[in-house]
Amino acid sequence: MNKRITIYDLAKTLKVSPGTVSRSLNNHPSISDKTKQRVIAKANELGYKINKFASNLSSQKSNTIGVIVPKLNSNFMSTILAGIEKVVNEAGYSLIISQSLESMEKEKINSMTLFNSGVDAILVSLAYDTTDYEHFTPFIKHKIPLIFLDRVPNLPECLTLIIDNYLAGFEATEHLIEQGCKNILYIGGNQNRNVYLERFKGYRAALKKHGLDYSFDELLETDLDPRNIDEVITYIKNHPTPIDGLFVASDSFAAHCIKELKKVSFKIPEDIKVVGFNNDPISELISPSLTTINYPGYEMGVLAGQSVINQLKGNIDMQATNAISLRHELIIRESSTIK
Amino acid sequence: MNKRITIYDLAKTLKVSPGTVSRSLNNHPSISDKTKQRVIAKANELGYKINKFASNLSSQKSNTIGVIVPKLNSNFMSTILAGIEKVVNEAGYSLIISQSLESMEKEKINSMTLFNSGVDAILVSLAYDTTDYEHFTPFIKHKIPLIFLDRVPNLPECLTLIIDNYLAGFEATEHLIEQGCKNILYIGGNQNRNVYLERFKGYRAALKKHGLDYSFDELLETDLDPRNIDEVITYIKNHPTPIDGLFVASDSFAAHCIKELKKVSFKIPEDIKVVGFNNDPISELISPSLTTINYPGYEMGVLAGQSVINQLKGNIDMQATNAISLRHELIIRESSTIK
DNA sequence: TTGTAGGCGTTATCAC
DNA sequence: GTGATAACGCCTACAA
Repeated sequence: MNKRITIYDLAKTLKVSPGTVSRSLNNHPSISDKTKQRVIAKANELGYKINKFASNLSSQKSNTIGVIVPKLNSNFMSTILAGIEKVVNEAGYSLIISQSLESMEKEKINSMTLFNSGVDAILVSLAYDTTDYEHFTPFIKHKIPLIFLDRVPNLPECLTLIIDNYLAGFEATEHLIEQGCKNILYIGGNQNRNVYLERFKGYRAALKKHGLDYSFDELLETDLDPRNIDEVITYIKNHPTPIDGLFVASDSFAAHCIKELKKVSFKIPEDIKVVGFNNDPISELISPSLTTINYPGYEMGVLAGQSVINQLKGNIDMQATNAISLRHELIIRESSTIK
Repeated sequence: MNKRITIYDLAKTLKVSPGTVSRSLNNHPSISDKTKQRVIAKANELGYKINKFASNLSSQKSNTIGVIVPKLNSNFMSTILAGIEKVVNEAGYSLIISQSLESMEKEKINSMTLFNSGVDAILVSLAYDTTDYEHFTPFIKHKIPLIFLDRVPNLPECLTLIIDNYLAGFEATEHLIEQGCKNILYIGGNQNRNVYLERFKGYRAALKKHGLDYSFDELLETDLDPRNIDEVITYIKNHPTPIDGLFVASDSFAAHCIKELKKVSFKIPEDIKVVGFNNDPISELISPSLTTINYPGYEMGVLAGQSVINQLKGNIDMQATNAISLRHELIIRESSTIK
C-alpha cells in the first residue's frame, strides 16, 4: 500500500523543518498561525497519521491505562469497566484490560505485563486470594498512579475507592432484625477480602446492638460459586436453630439460594427472609424480588476514571485523599418483607 | 528512583555489544548458549526490563489487540471478552478494549484510535446503528487482521464469527408451535443487525412451514431497553388476536416481559409461552425459568482469540474461511411448557 | 559467534 | 518563529 506519511514527508513537501511540523501538529505556541494552518492542511491532504510508537518512545508516555479485574464476565465488574472506559476515553486514553481470574499468580503476571507495556496508570480490583502486594511496588516506585477499586488492600500509598461495606452490612442486617429475624446467617466470600470482612463486621455489630445471641456458626464462608449451592442449602436445612434470615454478600448467589430453598419447600420471605448485595439486574427480576444493597458500580467506575485522569494531569493532589467512599443504599423488596 | 536498565547498561557491564545483548534476550540462534546465560543472568540481576516503546517502534508491532464492543456492561459481551482475554493473554498479547455505546460515531472514533495506536489486530462487534463500514478499511488496507463477532457486516474480506441465528430463530419458534401456540409475536432489535434479522427470518420460516398465518404485525422491533417495556406490554394486551407465544431476542428483555405480564395477570406459560435468547444466567433464576437458546459466548471469545493469534502468527491461512458458525442449542425450561 | 552502525518517527533543546 | 541536532532504546543488516 501507499507508504505511511511521516513528519519528514510533510517537512519536505512544505519546505520546512521536521521540528516545525511536529510543533505545528502539537499546537505549540511558538509557531505562527499561518504555518500551523499550512502544516495541518497538508497533513490532512496527505493523510498523515501520527506514529504512536515513535511518539511513545520519545515522550515515554503511552496514553494508556491498565486495568486488572478478577473476572470480566461479572455484571458488577463490567459495569465498573463501562464507567471507567467512558471517562478515560473522553480524556484521550485507552484502556488495557486484563483479568486475574481470581488468582494472585495471574494478577502478578498481569501487573508485570502492564508495567512493561508502559501504562501511564493502573486500576486494580484484587483477586480472591491475593495476600501480598509486592507486585504493585514497581508502580509505586516509578510514581505511576495506582488506584484500587472495591476489593482493596491496606496500602497507605495509594488511593482506594470503596463503599462503606461495614455500614452496608450493618444496615442489611438491622433491616432483617427489624423484620423479626432472630437467627440470621451471613454468607460471604473470602474473609481476607475487605468487602466480605467488612460486611461481616457490620452484620456482627448489628446483632450485637440488638442484643441477639451471636455465635461463629452464623458465618458461612464460601466461594460464592453457584455450583456449590448444595452445601449451603444442606447447611441451612441442618442448622440446629432454624435460620430465619439470610444476608448474602452477592445477589447472584442469593438468587440461587432463594431458588434452591424454594425447591426444598422453604417459603421466602415467610420462613426465611433474604437480603443480597450489589443490586444486580437479577435482583428485581426473580420472585420474590430481592432486597439488596445498591452498589453504584458505574459511578465508581466514573469516579475511578476521573481520579486517574486528575492524577495524570496533575490537576488535583489526590495524595491528600487516601480512600474515597461512595454512597450505598438499602433497597427493600419482597424477599425480606411480608405484606 | 534508580534509573531504568537498558541494553546498553547490560552491554557495558558485560563487556559485550548491545547487539549481542539484544540477541541474547531474544534467544537468537546465532548466540552461544554461554553468552546467553551470562546476559540473561545479569539482566535478572540488574532487573532489566524491556522498553516496549522502543521495541514497538523498532518492530512496528505492539503485541496488542484492539476490541470494540457495543457495551461492556452486558453479560453476553463480557462473557465473550473473558474468552478472548484468556486466549490472547496466554499468547502474549494485551487487549485494548473500547465500547461504542451502540453509536456508529463512537465506533468510528474508536477504530481510528485503535488504528493509530498500532494494534496488531482488531475484533469488532457492531454498534446498534452502524450502517457503513468505511472506518474499517484502514485495517484491511494495511492487512491488519479484522474479525467480526456476533454482530457482523457483509464484508467478504474479513472473518466473521457467528451462530446460525436463522436456524436458532427457527427452532425457537417451532418449539413454541409444537407447544400449541398459534399467535406468536417476535420481539427483536434493529433489523439492520444480522442477529435480529436472521432470527426473524427463522421465525418467519417456522411459521410458514407449519402453515400458520403470518402478518407483519407479529414483528415488534424495539431497542430492547427495559425502560420501554410498557409499550411492549400495551402492544401485547391490545393485540387484536390474543398472543399466546413470545419469541424475544434477548433473555434480559424476555425476563422483564415475563415479570410485567405476570403483573397484569397473564399466566406464563399457560396464557403466553415465552422463549428468550442467549442463555443469560438470569434465564434459569426467574420464575418460571426461561426457555432459551444457548449462545456459547465464552467459546466464541476463545475461538475469536485463537483465530486472531493464528492470523498473527501466520499459522493458518484463515483467508480460506470467511464465516465460522458456532453450535447453538435450544434449552427448554418452564416458560414454554406445561407439565 | 559477535561487533558496528544506521534506522524506526517523534520530541525537545539549543541556537539563530 | 524556525531550523539543526541529539536523544528515546531497541532491532537488524552487514561486516568482521
